[in-house]
This record gives sequence, structure tokens and C-alpha cells, in this order.
Amino acid sequence: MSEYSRTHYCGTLRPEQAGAPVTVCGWAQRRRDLGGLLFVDLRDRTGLVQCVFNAANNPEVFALAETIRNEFVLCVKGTLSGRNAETVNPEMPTGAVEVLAERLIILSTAKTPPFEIEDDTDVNETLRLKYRYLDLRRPSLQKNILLRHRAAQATRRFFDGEGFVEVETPLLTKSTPEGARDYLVPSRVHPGSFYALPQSPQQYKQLLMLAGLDRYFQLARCFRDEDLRADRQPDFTQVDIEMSFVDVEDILSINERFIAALFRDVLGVEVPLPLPRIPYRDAMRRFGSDKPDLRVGYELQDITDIAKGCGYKVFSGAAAEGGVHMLNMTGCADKFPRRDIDELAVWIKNYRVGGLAWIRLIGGEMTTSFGKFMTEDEMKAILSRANAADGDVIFIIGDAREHIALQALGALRLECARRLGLLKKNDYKFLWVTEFPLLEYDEEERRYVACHHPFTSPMDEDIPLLETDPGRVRAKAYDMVLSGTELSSGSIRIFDSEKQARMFKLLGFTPEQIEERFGHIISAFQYGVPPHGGIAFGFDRIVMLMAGSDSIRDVIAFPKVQTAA
RNA sequence: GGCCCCGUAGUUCAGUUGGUUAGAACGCUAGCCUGUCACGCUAGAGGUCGACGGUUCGAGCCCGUUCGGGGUCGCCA
Repeated sequence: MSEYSRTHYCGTLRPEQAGAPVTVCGWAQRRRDLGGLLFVDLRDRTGLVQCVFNAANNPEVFALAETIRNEFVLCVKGTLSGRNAETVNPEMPTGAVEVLAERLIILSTAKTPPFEIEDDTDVNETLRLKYRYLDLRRPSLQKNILLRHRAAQATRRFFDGEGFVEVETPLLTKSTPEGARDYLVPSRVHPGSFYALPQSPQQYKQLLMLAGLDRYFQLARCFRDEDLRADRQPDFTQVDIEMSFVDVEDILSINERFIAALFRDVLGVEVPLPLPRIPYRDAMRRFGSDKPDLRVGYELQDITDIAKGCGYKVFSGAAAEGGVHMLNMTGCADKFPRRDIDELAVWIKNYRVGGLAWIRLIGGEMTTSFGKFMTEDEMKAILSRANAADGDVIFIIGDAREHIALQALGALRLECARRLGLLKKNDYKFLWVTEFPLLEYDEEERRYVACHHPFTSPMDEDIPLLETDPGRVRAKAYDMVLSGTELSSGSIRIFDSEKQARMFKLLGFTPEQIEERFGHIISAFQYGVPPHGGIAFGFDRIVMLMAGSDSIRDVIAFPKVQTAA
């Protein structure tokens, strides 16, 4: 035992231990010097405890204590003492006790930190990241890191309990064929060649199914060389899962039980199961998003039929090729005065739409941005479909590209909800979005590309459409969504080599490209493939939402900034 | 790559129409103080107003460029 061997953590001391000799170690949070009496709040990861230095009892120790400054690292030996009733601090968990210091070891001195190590200081994030080791001393970040740890352990417990095997897959891999940009690592052995860091362990986990591991999981580090967002880092962690002899139902069932167990174990929050399921197409039409936020009640409505051939050229033009959609913010006309609507009309252009049409019904009067172009009947049809009443404000967006109109209106729905204060942090609204499209047409490459990845299985009933109408084929692909954030994404894989060949052909790969990019996995698939599928959760995002944080950086010990530095 | 926002003591901010020596709070330093806990009191130090250029008799403030940071769209199989 060294002379500074700790007997107790600071934040754990309670009156029951009074009278005991204690040795506590930590950082000086604050010093209160009353002349002959000196108080030091000592901090470790469990919290604070007050240490008392008394000049009358122990002048030498007191003299040394007077040199203590914030963030000095100390070892204090003494006796734990219950405080007199009038000196108890009810604000602190350890407020009923204090350490009467008999010995002090200053283990390390410290410069004055560039910002105060406290939760309620709102310090510039750049500075906090520069001194991340100091930032991480703040209780709120310590709490987040601990929360992340508990979430990771709960994840391992759950999947271990369900018979999953944790397998590590390589970080230095062959470049993946499609998707995000890879991070590259030069090879010493093969000059001019590069390893790619994995965007996900996709092909490895499928090989593990071929290998007969049956149920695999991994807390997998993944890398994508794309621009950052508040909820996106180039270097992140997935809860990666793959299962054999399953179809969509099995995957959804076990993974919603996982998320329920996680929220119960870590937060004490009960997630009602089964989670609601919304097919992708409905999600887009009702919410203008493939990750709808169900904390918001307002839904979109399709008025393409009414808009078709109406007097307003903007609508009729959009309706002819794309769609016109409407959002009635019922009873919110007074919350969105004309000035705010004009502001939203400018803001919405970010979403690549031409503008925002609106109807405002207030005080028995109707004002609208487009009424003069419509017949009375056309206007009535819109109001009737909106089930409009006095006090409503209705937004309408049309575009020749229907998904653009829907996405813009979906973004507007969320922006309105944000302004109305409807997005509550502790309101956890989960759902599955299912039946994602298998393919989408890439205008630049002039071919269909896989929405998910080229191993995603089409839905059985849509297989006949593969060659005739590829854009309409739905996939056995699903996302779990929590309050407007995509938590996970997965699919059932193709395990039939004939079907896989059709898929590659559809994607426009030449035999040479297929051999070069997927040759390895295709030859593996000739040796007995179980039906299999999986999913991957964005672990950082889950923890971010659990922590009630707006930024993924708050739950990563050493995050990157927008320039990926 | 596009759009929007931010940049003034160590920190968080204020700074009038462009006008003398750029302020406050917290923090820091020194002194006093034996029951504080955001201790108190007294005194003090601390600024290239992100950088560069321009307009002006005069710029923290106006204009341009640029750097750094954030949000977002594109992008993210």
C-alpha cells in the first residue's frame, strides 16, 4: 500500500461512516479560506467531499493547505466527521459529513485552468475540445461517459443472454464497393496499395453466418469519410448484429426487445412493445421523412389530385409530374404570424423547393398566398381535405420531384414543432420504418443503385418487378427510429446466388466488376448459405439521446470537429 | 462544394449614430478573516476587439478578403 492509497471515494462518504479514518484522493474543486480555518472541496469521479484544515489543531498541515489552488491533485488523510446540524449542506450528497484533515499530500500542482471545471458554465466548445481532459472532469461529461459504459455493458449482457457471439472483425480491409468514401491506410508491404477502414463489418458478418456462428454481435468501430453533423462523426461505433435462419419478423422482434432492455437497464424507462411499424411509403406521405418524429401529431396530406389542372400554375405544374402536399398546423394560426411565415418561406428554400404556399384562417378571415389563382371550388376542396377550421394555418408545397416536396414539408413540420416546443427530450417515441425501396435511380451514374447495399433481399411479392419496374421493388429492409433520429438500419440478405446475380445485373455491374468487387463473397456463397439478416445500431446516437444531448460529441470522449480535425 | 450564424480580458458577455483612457460578472494575484459551502471584505493585475486590407480627421462598430468554430443542404451502400 502506498501512502496515498485511497480508502473511500469522495462522493460516497455518509454519516454512517463517521469516526472512521479515511484517505481520499482527488482534485481541489474549490477552496474557502476563512483565515484560521480552510475548507477544500475535493472532487473525484463520484462527487465532492469537504475537507477541513484547522490552523489551531495542526499549523503545519494548515500552512501547506493554504498553498492549494484549484485542480491541484491531493491526498487527504484524516477522520470522517459528522457535521453539526447548522453546518450541514443539504445541497450536497456528502453535505452531512466532512474530512477533518490530519495529513495532506499535494500529489500535483496545477496551472489555473482555462475555464472553470463546472457544469453550469457555458464555455465555447472549441476551447473545451482543446482541453478535453479538463472538460471531461466536468460532472456532466463524466456522467455521459459512465452512461455510455453502462449502455455498452447492457448491450453485451443482452446479446450474450440471447446466445449471440461477440466477434472482432478487421479494421484494415479491402475497399468496399459502394457507399461512403473510405478512409485509406497505405500498405508498407505493397507500396502504392491501400487498406480501407471499414464503413461497417457488413461482408465479414455475412461470412460469419456462412461459417455457422448463427448469431453474431460486435460493438464495432466504423469509419466514413463524409462531412460531419451534430449527430454524425467520421469515426463511430455500431452495435452490429447478424442472425441466421431468420426473416424480417425475427430481427425486428429481438432488436426491439434489445432496445427495451437497454432503456430499462440504463434509464429505467419502459418502452412499450411491439413498436409501431410504418412502411417507408406511408412514412414519406404522412410525415415527409423516412425517420418520422412521432412526438409531433401533425401529419401531411396529399392534394396532388386537387392540384392537378387547378388555376395555380405552380401547383398544377408540380402535380403533373410530381406531387403537391399539405400540412395543416391545426389551431396554430396565432403562433405563426405573417412575418414568421415569410421567414419560413425563405428558410424552406434550403430544401431545394421553389417556395411555400399557405392559408391562414384567423378571426373568421382567410388570407392566403395563392387564393387569387384558384377557383372557389378548388379552394373549398383543399380546405375540406384539410378539415380546416378557424385558427388553422396550412402550408402547401409542390414540386415536380415528389420526394423533394415531401421532404421539404417534413422538415417544415419539424421546424414548426420545434418552434412550438413540442420536441421534449425525455419523450421517447420509437418505431420501425419497413419496406424501404430496394433501388433508386442515380441521375448522375444513370443506373439503379442499391438504397441499402447490393446484398439486400427484395420482398418476395415484389420479385417479379425486378426487371420490369425496379424502382417499385420493396426491400426486406428496416430502420428503427427514435424521436426523429435513425437509430439503426438493417435488412434480410440475399442468400440465393441466382437472385444475387440478377441483382448485380440490375445494378449494372459487368462480370469483371462483380468478380473484382464481390468475387470473394460470391465464391463463399457457393458453399452453403443459411438465410440470414441483420441490423446495426448507431451506438453514439443511442447514448446521445439517452443523455438528452443535442450533439454526439457530448458522448464521445475524444470527438472530431466539423473539419474532421 | 452551397446557404446561415458566431468570433471583444483566462471565461461568459455588454459596448449608444463611427468620437476622449474599451466595461461588467466570474476567475486570477495579494492582504485580512475560525464554520464556510457560489464564504465575505479590501486592493490589484489582466485586452493585437480572430487576422489582413479598405473607407474616414477618427473604426470594436461600416465595406472587402481571409482564418477558426457551429448549424444545415448536398453527401452519409
